[in-house]
Parts: sequence; structure tokens; C-alpha cells
Amino acid sequence: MSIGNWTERFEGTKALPPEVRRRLQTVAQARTFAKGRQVFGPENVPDSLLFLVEGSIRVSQTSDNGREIVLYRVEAGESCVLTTACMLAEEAYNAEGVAETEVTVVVLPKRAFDALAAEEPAFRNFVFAAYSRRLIDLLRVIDDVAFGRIDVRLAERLLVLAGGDREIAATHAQIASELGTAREVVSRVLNEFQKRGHIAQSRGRIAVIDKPALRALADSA
Amino acid sequence: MSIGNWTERFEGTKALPPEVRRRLQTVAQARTFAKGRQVFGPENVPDSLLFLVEGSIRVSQTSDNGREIVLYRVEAGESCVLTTACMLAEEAYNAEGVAETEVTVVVLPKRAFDALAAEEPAFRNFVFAAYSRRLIDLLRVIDDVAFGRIDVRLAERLLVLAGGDREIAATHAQIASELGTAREVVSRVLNEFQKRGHIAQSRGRIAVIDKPALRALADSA
DNA sequence: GCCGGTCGGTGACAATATCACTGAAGCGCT
DNA sequence: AGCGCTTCAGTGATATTGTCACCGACCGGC
Repeated sequence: MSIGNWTERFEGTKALPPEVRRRLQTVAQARTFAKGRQVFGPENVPDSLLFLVEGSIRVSQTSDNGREIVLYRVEAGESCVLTTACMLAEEAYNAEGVAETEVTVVVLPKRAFDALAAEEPAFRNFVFAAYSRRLIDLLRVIDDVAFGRIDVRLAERLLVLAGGDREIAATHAQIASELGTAREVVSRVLNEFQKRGHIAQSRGRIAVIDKPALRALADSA
Repeated sequence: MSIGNWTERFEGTKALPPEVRRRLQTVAQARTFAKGRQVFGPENVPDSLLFLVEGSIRVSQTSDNGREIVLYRVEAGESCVLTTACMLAEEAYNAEGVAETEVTVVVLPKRAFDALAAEEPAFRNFVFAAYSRRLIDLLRVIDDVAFGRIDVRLAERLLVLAGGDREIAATHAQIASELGTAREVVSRVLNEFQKRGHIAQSRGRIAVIDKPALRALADSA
């Protein structure tokens, strides 16, 4: 697939002068990742800013004892600032980004990133806004984990995972790692949901039957 | 107190040309806050970047049901990017910064911030690094809250709060809001620590007796 | 001294996490 | 089809943490 004029797709680049964008197209490299592949991680820090052209990246953190929690998702048209953050701060971290679908990214080398940040206010704003959005996302995660009830969080997450569809293809264990909790907890709460008729389950898949009910539960926080 | 050449104090400004720094001194306004005053909050978003010249700011988040958790502290020489983050992202948030000591800040208006970010690579790096550090801080908070044991976290926090001293002036309720937990939990664990001889307590104050023991506990995660 | 507010202690109970184990479902193989 | 392997989900027991209700001790101002 040709990613041709990817600069069209980003708030931070589409307003740039044509000549700057042409330059970008030459310095930035496109890469693709198959579904399930790691896009970045502790052992695998890219040089600089990632632009996600196509697909979705799940960014999660793993604790020392192996439990995992999903921090946020990077969708097409967004950039992933966590990689640059980890590059700048030398501190240890253990976040990783995994391609949830087939993924196409554009990697902007640090030098080009610096130049662009210096010259183009629109680009600068884009980057700062991206940082800000992630900071806010993380605040939300903290609030949920520290103070949220697990059934409320699960209901909310089911709706997100379902999106417009009715079915979710995910194991209980995967959902548990979305929320940073244990599989057994998810199993028990899902059974509760099933008893109440909100969902139906089969191995590895969940059918959302009563979205309004889940929505009501999710909003009751 | 005169804050005179505050530009000396920050990594992002001390390397700037003298003439730029002189300009900064004229456009940036110094403000002081008494201990306990709110420096920023949901109702009180500053125009732009805050530089903390003197003192310490505790940044915390409050949940809908009134519980609180400390996200991190801004120390002298650092900047507080959360304010700019909140300014850029219109989303609702509920973080606030409270002066833990008497505090002197320099407020850099957005216009000057933009100009400086455009012209000075050193300043830009400083700002990006500040963002990165906070992102990493928040990752740590998430890890602790989601996966950490409360006794371990409390031991660690006691050591931080004690610093070089032996005594901590804080109520159980205050410590609970540091960790995002309930007062009763802190009371019980502190009593446990006392029984083991790690600390001694009196109303509103805690004496850290056996730092090595607490350190061992804190590191046993 | 008394009063009123803050601080800390406690027991009962609820919610969540952990552990150990079980059986069921799918999948490849012959 | 039948067999064995692996993954997935269900369950009870127990530990940890959070919630609720209440109480007495302490401390300040008067």
C-alpha cells in the first residue's frame, strides 16, 4: 500500500507549506507492523516521534509480577509521544505498544523532529497537544484504578471494545489485562452481567445484548 | 525576596543568551503563594508555563466521591507542565497544585513561551523533558496503585516524607490521600509498623525509628 | 474547666485479589 | 471418530483492602 501523502492526515502536518511537506516525505520512513507485533517497548525504543497512519496501537504497562494494564490506544491520525518521552527521560519504564491491527506508522527522525518543532508553530502545537492528551488519559486511568468500581469499569470497557458491533472477540484474561485486574474477577463479573441479561458468552467471545444497561452502569460512577 | 536572576536556576533557561534572558526577566511575572494555597486547579488555570523558583508544590487529583491521590511534586528548578496540558486539552480534569511550602513561581505568558520554544532548542528540550518526566511519574503512580501492596507503598512514602529527618508532621488522613487510600487503612498499617518497632506515633506526627527496615519493605516489591 | 472540632482506633462487613484446583472447549493428530 | 494437548473459564477458600458506623482521646479557644 502506498501511504503517499500521509502529511494530509495529521493536524500537525497538513497545515504546513507544501515544500516542507515534500521534505518530510523524503526524510520520514514508513514502516508497517503485522497485527500483534510490538511497535515499541523497553528493548525497542524508536529514534523519535511516531505518526500512526493506519490502524490502532494498544499501549500497556506490565508490572514486575507480570500483571498488565492498558494505558490508552493510539488511533490513526494520532502520534505516540510516549516513545519520545521514554527516549528523553532515561528512567526505567516498562510500557510497550502492540499493534492491534495491521499498522502503518511514519517514523520521524529526531533531527527532522527538532527542525520542524523549531520552524513550524502548527507542528509544535500538535506535539504539545499530543502530550497533553496523553497526560489527561493517564490521569483518567489513575482515577479509575484508584477509585473506580470494577463492575463499572468493566461495563465501560466492554462498550469501548464492542464499538459499533455486537460481538467482542476477547478472552477473559485479555479483558483483565485491559483493566489491570485478575482474570477470575473478570469472569465473576461477566457471569453477573450474563445473569442479568446484559451479555451472552461463549469461549473467547462476548455478545453485548443490552448496551443501554451497560451504559447506565458505566455512567453510574 | 528578590528573585533577580531566576533564569540561572533552570536547565532550560540558564544556557540562553544573556539578551534573551534579559527579555525573559521583563515579560515573566513572579508570584508567591503562601503555604497551603492553591497554585492551580480546575477553576484556576494559569495562562501558561509555570517555573517553580522556590518551594514545593504538591499535585494531586480528587475523585468524584472526594478521595484524593498525590500524583507528584514539583520541586524548585522544575516546571509544571500539567497546567499547560490542561490548557491545551479542553477535556475536564480535576488535578490541582497546592503549595506545600511558601512558594515562588515565575509565570511565562503563552506568547513568550511560544517564541522561546521556536527560537531556543535548549528551552524546547527542557520543556519536552519536563513533559516526559511527568509522563514517567504518572506511569509509576499507575503501577503502584494498580499492582502495589499498601504496606510497601506506605513504607516508601514514609521515607520520602521523612527525607533526611526523623519526624514527619502529617495526620493519617493526609498520608492516606498521598496514597489514594482510606484513613483507616493507613491507621492499621501504621499500627502494624509501630508494633514492629519501625516507627513511633503521636498525634499528628510520626517518628521514623528504623529506616533500614522500612527501606527493606519498600524495596521488597 | 467546658465545648467543639479534629484525630485516631475499632469492629463488622463488602469488594477485590490471590491461590489452587477443576472441568470444558477447541485443535491437531492419527 | 477418538486421543491428547493446550487454552479458557468456573469455583471455593483465603488474604488484602476499602467502606461504614461509631467512639473516645486530644487540643484549642473561651
